[in-house]
Amino acid sequence: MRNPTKKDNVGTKTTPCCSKVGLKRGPWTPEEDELLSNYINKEGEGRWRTLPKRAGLLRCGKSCRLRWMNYLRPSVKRGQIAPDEEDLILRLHRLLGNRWSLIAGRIPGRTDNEIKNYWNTHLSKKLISQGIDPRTHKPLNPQQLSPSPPTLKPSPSSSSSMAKPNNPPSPLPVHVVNANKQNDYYDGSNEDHQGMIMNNDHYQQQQDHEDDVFSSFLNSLINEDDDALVSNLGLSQGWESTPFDQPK
DNA sequence: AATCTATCCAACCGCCCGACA
DNA sequence: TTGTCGGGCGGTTGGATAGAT
Repeated sequence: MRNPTKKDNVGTKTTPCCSKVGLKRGPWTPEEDELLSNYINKEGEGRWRTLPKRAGLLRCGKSCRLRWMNYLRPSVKRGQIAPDEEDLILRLHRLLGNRWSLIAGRIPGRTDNEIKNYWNTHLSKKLISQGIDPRTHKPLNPQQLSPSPPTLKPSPSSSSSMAKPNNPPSPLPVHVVNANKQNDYYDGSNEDHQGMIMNNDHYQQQQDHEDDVFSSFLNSLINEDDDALVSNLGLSQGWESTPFDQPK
């Protein structure tokens, strides 16, 4: 879990949305789904906190947003995770750690919640059974040589250190590294980056540049071993735009 | 058939962050 | 500078279901 911060000690602010008084919880009914879908199709997404009232729902805004994002949104893909998708999740997780929304942003039609669940119920166990630490993607037993499991198939990018489970991840753009401070994927092994101090004047330029670099990097990661993956995942169109490029 | 156990995943929770007044 | 709001994130929970005994 996240380390406590000073702000955490101030106390939890309770917003109207979070108030549980008189609000329904638990599984959504088809009627509620229809109300929410109809409203969003008509009025669009946003202003989640006041949306339930406007849509005639006795739900909190967060619940509505979650239901829409993870289930009702037309672009959400249902059904089993394909082997190609699984392979992509593994590779992205090796790079990004538990940044589920970033990973989901790279897998069209899949939500962060779905990927997170799939990871926790399938992939982490799979890696453990292969003797790989699901958090670090390194062998659980350092003495043990990684038997190059099928899901971590060495790709042409094996030329990069990233594809070698025994090696630390390749340096990532600084802001990505910093973003990972919140979880412990980079558990102190990136002290060089964490200790980096950047001149403010240069920071924005550098960050813009790094967004491009990182985006290209992820794209190359995904495109590296077979075009089929790209086409199977339907990534050929609009694939160049990244979670960083798109307004949230 | 009944009970127990394991697994899955939708939903919730608490928190953080950026924008804005 | 400070407080509030809206949106989003990752971690966790708990009900439903499947499989085992």
